Amino acid sequence: MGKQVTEMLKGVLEGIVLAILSGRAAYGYEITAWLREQGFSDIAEGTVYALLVRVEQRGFVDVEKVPSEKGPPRKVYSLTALGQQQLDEFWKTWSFLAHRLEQLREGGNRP
Amino acid sequence: MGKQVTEMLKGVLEGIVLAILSGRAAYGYEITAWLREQGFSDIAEGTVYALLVRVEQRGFVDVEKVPSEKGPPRKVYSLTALGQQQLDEFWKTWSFLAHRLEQLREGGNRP
DNA sequence: ATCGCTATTCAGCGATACTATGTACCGGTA
DNA sequence: TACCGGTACATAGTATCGCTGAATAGCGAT
Repeated sequence: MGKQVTEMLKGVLEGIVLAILSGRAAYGYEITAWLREQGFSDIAEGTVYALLVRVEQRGFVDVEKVPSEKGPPRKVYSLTALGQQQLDEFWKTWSFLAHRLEQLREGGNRP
Repeated sequence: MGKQVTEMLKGVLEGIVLAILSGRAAYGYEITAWLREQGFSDIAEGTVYALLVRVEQRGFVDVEKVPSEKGPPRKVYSLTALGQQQLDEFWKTWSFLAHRLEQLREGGNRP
């Protein structure tokens, strides 16, 4: 996918995952697979799991262990109220950035 | 400004600076001041200077020392052809990301 | 029993931005 | 003269985040 996306994902991937979880609960493997389908072609598995650990520690998600038919038990994550709040913050920050970038692209008010 | 923006700027700030320089040449202090006016309220000076060194080393910008009326000489940066190419790549990557995020925000096709 | 798919975990690395300074040049004022 | 504030650049150390690469483990099918 290229290093450029990798760097740009920093701070954004967390928001993406929270947004996914605001739709419905999901587990790591599932999230990774979906992201790949969406064009984030080579997001490393380890990345998503590490991210989920981080957001869990911050209280943005709850975890429930659910036995799987095929393989080890899944850790199903769901968004907490705090997580929803964080997601709202994320969208605000994203909007700010996206708006600035859009202006810049259109050549508007450069120095 | 908050840590969230800080993380989101990773990989984006370089593109922003290149975009600024595609408008016209500029020097570090000036760029920092302009960014702050634009709402990136607490971008550290050191950050911009370090970034400019990086993009110079990669050949994205040329430098010219220009004496200043008030203070030490300015290092005026201008975009090279390679830098323009990098900027184009940046916009492509940004568009991809922005599009995905927009879909996600609208609740479209979640897993 | 071995392969392949599912599913999670972890140590070490690289890139980027921030913090917190330090250096240096200039004009104005006491 | 001596000092201060604004201009301008530089850098060492820190933190965060995502990637690499590998390990662990359960299950069904060949």
